[in-house]
Amino acid sequence: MSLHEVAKRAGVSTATVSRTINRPADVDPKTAERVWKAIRELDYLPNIQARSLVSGRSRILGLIVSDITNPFFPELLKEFENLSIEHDYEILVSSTNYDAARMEICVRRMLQRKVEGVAIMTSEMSKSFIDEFSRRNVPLVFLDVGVPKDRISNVRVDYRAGIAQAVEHLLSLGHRRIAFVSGPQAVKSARIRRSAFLGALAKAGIGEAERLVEESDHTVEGGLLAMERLLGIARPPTAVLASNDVTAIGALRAIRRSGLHVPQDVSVVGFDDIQLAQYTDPPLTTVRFPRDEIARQAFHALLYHLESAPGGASAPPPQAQIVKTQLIVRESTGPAVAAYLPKAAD
Amino acid sequence: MSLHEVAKRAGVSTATVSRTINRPADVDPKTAERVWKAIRELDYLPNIQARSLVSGRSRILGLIVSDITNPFFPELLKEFENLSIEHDYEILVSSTNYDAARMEICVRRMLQRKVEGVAIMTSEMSKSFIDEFSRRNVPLVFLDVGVPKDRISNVRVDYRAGIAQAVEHLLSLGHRRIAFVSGPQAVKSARIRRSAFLGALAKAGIGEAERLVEESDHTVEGGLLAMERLLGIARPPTAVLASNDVTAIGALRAIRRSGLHVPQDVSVVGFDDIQLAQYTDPPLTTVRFPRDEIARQAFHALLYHLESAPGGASAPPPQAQIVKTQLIVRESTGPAVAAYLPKAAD
DNA sequence: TTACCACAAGTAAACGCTTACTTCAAGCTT
DNA sequence: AAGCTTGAAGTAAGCGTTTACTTGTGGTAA
Repeated sequence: MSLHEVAKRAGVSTATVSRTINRPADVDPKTAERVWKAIRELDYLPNIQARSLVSGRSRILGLIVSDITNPFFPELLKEFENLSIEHDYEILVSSTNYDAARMEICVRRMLQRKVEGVAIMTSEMSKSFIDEFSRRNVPLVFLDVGVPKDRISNVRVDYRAGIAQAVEHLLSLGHRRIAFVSGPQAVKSARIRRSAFLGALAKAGIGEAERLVEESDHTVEGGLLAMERLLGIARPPTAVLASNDVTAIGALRAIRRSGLHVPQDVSVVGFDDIQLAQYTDPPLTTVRFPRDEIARQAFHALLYHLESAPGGASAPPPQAQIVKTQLIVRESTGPAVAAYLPKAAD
Repeated sequence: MSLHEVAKRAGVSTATVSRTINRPADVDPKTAERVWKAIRELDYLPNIQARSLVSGRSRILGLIVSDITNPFFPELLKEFENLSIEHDYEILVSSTNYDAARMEICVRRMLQRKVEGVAIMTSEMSKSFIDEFSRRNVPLVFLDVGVPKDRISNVRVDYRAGIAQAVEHLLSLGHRRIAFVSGPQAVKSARIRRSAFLGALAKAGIGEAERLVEESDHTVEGGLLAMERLLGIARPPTAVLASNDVTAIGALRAIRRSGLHVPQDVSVVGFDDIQLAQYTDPPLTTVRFPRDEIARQAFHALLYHLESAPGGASAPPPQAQIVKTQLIVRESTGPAVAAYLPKAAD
């Protein structure tokens, strides 16, 4: 169970056992053979905690998300886990549930467990907590928020490209009255998406009066409510772009409830391309948010700081490429038949 | 950063600092005050690894799932995390991806990190890995598989009740030709669901010839394929019960593709009640699988072994109640209009 | 043959904590 | 006033590893 027992059984010292495991070249093959035999017989597994204590490296990474239940995150986590296994790290996941007290708990727990780096994939993280990591020299990687500094990197997502594509798609279908259901504006990525939308519309020469924005909160319920508000206004939009898929699902539902049809009466575009976007009714046209790519970049950003630390400038700088989003056209968008415009027969 | 520095700054020994933190009653309030001041000034956090090393308790629990991307698991994880925070444990999550090699990696990683207990919420776990935990006295809790033993408990889900309700629901709608799209029969819970279905049908006096079962694999694609097969047979079913929601979503899709309508032509019932079941088209009638309750019971089953270990019979035995499933009727089920029966006009 | 080297293995300190045991001083008992 | 008890703090061992340093052996060069 411990090095000592293996050592005793193999008739060597603990140092030799340790070496057989960690630096085989330094030990005589005959001896190594005996040691391995003992290891097998006792089925010994090294105690990583003890190892961490002396090496000063926990080989633990943190992953903070806002809510693991949000379908966006599990895929991120999955890829993150794959990479962790590959590089022999362990990972600690925490949901902040958008709650400050809970965030503090997350941070403290990770710090106590001596995480070597943390991927903060949520933007609701107050500065003081971030400082707490920085003060302890824990490398951090963010998703779209904050400026890269000393030990802080940033995976940037190019929302603009995807949103511009989506807007163009709608324009080309004849839509002129396009609404945006935004996420909570306290969230930076939500602000960016909103401004990307506005920018794309402006660029297309759509007047300000036509740029409808309804604020929501990235939940199904919120999307539903926002869409109901949009359907209640004087001249409702013929197309709506949602700040995320979950919101779009809510919008879909509101539209269905009001007796209208997608895409015949109003087109809907989501954002994220969560797994289930393809199983909504109708399958959702959306902007793909490459979660695995994000996980990969976040992981490697951390890895850069961890593996290249002692030697110096061994690895290339963590030149975070911008991750591109991309429009996926499914069936929730169609030509603007202008249900609300005067019809021939009327 | 370490106890020593705090001790030095407070002008006491490390033992006193340790006591101030862990057994305040044993230290003079005046001294304690000085120590706390030093702790604050250095903002010291105890190193849990070191603490674990001496106490022999890691306060880490493992959670093994088959695929975190399966919408069933994040909710489980979420509740599990809440409980872990409350009881001051850390949790290590792993997806096995239904792959034996990966499973072995999961097990080994957890063992090395010295987990004190593991919730195995997937049934694809070969005996040898389980033994590996047992041999090291790690309490285990399973979901529906295996017999409770020494340190092994089992959260039981009463599939039968939910499935019986679902079958009765369909029967009461006039359906007589009801199919079941099963999960992989290598999975015990899938076998149970299948047999519960068969049992319910038999009890209702439906002849064996009418008991259609198509095996699938709990994926959307699998559900789609299975449903296509069912639609291709001589007398297709008028209702189908799927072994899980994801499969049901696939079935829905197959039905839509074939030009038929739900529930007009065929009724569909899922199993699990994943979050998105309510947003399918039409919203899915399904059997609710109480994930948070399962998480709670699993957690407490482990806790029982961990907290009551030294003292003896302090806590009550881990009398795992059976978790009940329950039918949720939405819009994917309707009367059997018998699209395939001879019609008046023909 | 002797001095030197390489290699293999052992010794022991250190990582950051907890805790049994020891020390010390002050307050009681009789 | 001598002996006890009690409370508070210090000392040091030990948890399971790794690793710098030391020791010992045999081989090679001279």
